[in-house]
Amino acid sequence: MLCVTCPNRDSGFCGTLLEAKAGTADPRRAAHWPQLQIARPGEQITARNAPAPQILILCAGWAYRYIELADGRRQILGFLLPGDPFSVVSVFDPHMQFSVKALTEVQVSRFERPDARARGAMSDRFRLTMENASRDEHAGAIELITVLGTCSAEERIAYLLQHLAQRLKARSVIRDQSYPFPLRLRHIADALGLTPVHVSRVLSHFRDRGLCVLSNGILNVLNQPELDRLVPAI
Amino acid sequence: MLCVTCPNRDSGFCGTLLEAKAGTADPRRAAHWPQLQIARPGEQITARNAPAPQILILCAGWAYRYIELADGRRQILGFLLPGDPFSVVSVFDPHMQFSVKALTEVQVSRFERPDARARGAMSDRFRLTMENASRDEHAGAIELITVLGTCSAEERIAYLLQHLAQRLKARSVIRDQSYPFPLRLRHIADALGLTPVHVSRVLSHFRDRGLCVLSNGILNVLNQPELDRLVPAI
DNA sequence: CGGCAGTTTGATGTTACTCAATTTAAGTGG
DNA sequence: CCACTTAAATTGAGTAACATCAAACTGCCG
Repeated sequence: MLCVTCPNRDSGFCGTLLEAKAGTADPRRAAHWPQLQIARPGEQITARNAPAPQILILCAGWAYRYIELADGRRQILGFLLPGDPFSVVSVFDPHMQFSVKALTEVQVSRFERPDARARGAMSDRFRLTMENASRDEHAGAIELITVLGTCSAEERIAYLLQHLAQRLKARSVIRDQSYPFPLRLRHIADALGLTPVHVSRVLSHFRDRGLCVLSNGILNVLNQPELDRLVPAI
Repeated sequence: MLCVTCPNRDSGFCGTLLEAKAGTADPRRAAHWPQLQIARPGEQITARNAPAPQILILCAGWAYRYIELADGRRQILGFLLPGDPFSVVSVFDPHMQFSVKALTEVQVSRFERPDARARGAMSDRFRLTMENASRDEHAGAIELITVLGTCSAEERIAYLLQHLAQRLKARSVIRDQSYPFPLRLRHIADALGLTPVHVSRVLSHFRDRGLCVLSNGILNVLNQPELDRLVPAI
C-alpha cells in the first residue's frame, strides 16, 4: 500500500514525517506508508478528547474538524484536504482537541507519535517544518476568529469560497475556475455561524449577480475579481 | 531591575525562559530581567506583521491582542494578564501575527529569540513547556471560534466574564467575587463581535437579574452559578 | 463651572433566524 | 425505464436578535 501520491504541497508534513521514519530524504523510498485507513462519507474518524496515540494525516478525500456543544450546536473549525495533518499540535498532544468527520470517502494514514525523548532528538529540518506548520495553523485560527467576529454573511461566505479555492489551486490544476466542492449548505453554515437557509439565499444572490454557481458538488467561479472584492483583506 | 515578582502560574513561561537564559532552575537567581519596557494605557506595543526580533512577555498590567481591518473594524483576539507571553508562536516566528495594545499601564519584558540552532539545543523541560503553552494557546483559539460561531450575545458575554474571572482567580486571591476589570464596553464588543450599545443592554439585563455588576473597572459577580449556567459547556 | 469620554436609554432599521411549504435531485426497487 | 422514497435545496412569510442613529445622562478632570 504505497502512498507516494499523497500530496502535501503546503507544509511538507507528510514527506517530513516519512523522512523522520525512514531516515531518507526521498519519500518514494519510504516503502510502506503506515496504517492506511478508509472511511465513508459522514463517518466520524476521531472524537474530541479521545486519547490519540497516533498522528493522523489525510491522504485522499475531504474531511472536516469540528466541535459539538451539548445541545447539538456544531462549529466546524476547518476543512481538511489531501496532505493535511489533522492537527499540527497533535504531534505533541496525545489528546484530540476536536472531532473529525469524513466529508467524502477518505484515506487516512497514521504515524506513531514520537515520544518526548524522540521529539528532542529530531532533525533541524523536521523541527522547522513543525514550527512553520504550527504557525500557519495558528494564523488560520486567528483569521477565522476575525472573519466570524467582524464579517457579514456575504463576506464570510465569499471568504470561505476564496479560501478553499486557493488551497485547491495549490494542489491540483484547475480549469475554467471550476472546483470540486463536496460541502452541503449545512457544512458551510456550521463553519461560518449561519443557517443553511440563509447560506442558500446568499448563494442564490451570488448566482444572480453572476459571481459564482455552486451545484452538484462543483463550484464555478464566474467573476473572480468581483468575488474577491467582497472578502475584506485581513 | 529585578522581575522575580513576575507571575506566570499558567504556563511557567517566564521562569522557563529565564532558566534557559541564565542556566539555572531558580528564577530568583537570574539576576537581571532583560529589557523592561513601560507603556501607558491605550499605547500600541507591537504592530501586526512588524518584524519581532524578541519574545515579549507581559509583566504587569493588562493588554490585548487584536487585528484591524482596512475599513477600521477590529477583532480583539484575547486579553493578556501578567505572566502571559504575547504569543507562544512568537518564540519561533519572527513576525507578529497581530498587534498588541496596552489596556492599563503595563510593564513588558523582552527576551532575545533563540535562533534555529539554539532552539534545537534546548532542554527537554523547555521544549515541553513550549509544547504545552502552544497547545493551550491553540485550544483557546478553537474555543473562541466556537463561541463566536455558535453563541448568542448573552452567552458570549457570560463566557468572557467567566473566562477572565477564572484566569484572574488563578493569579491572585479574589475576595467577595470582586475582580479588577479595566475593559471598556468597546473592548468587550470588539472581542465578541458585538456593538458597545448591545453589550451595555445585555450587561444591564444581567444586573437586573442579579447576576453581576460591572462598573468603575470592577466586576462583581453576585450569582456565580446562574451566570455559569449561561455559558454553554464547550 | 465647562468639556470630554463613556455609558445608558429610546426609537427605528437591518440582518439573519425560524417555520413551513414547495421544488429539485438522488437513489431504489420493480 | 419508470414509480416511489428520501435527502437536500429553494422560496416565502413572519419574527427575533442585534445594529444604527440620536439624545440624554454620568463621572471625571482641568
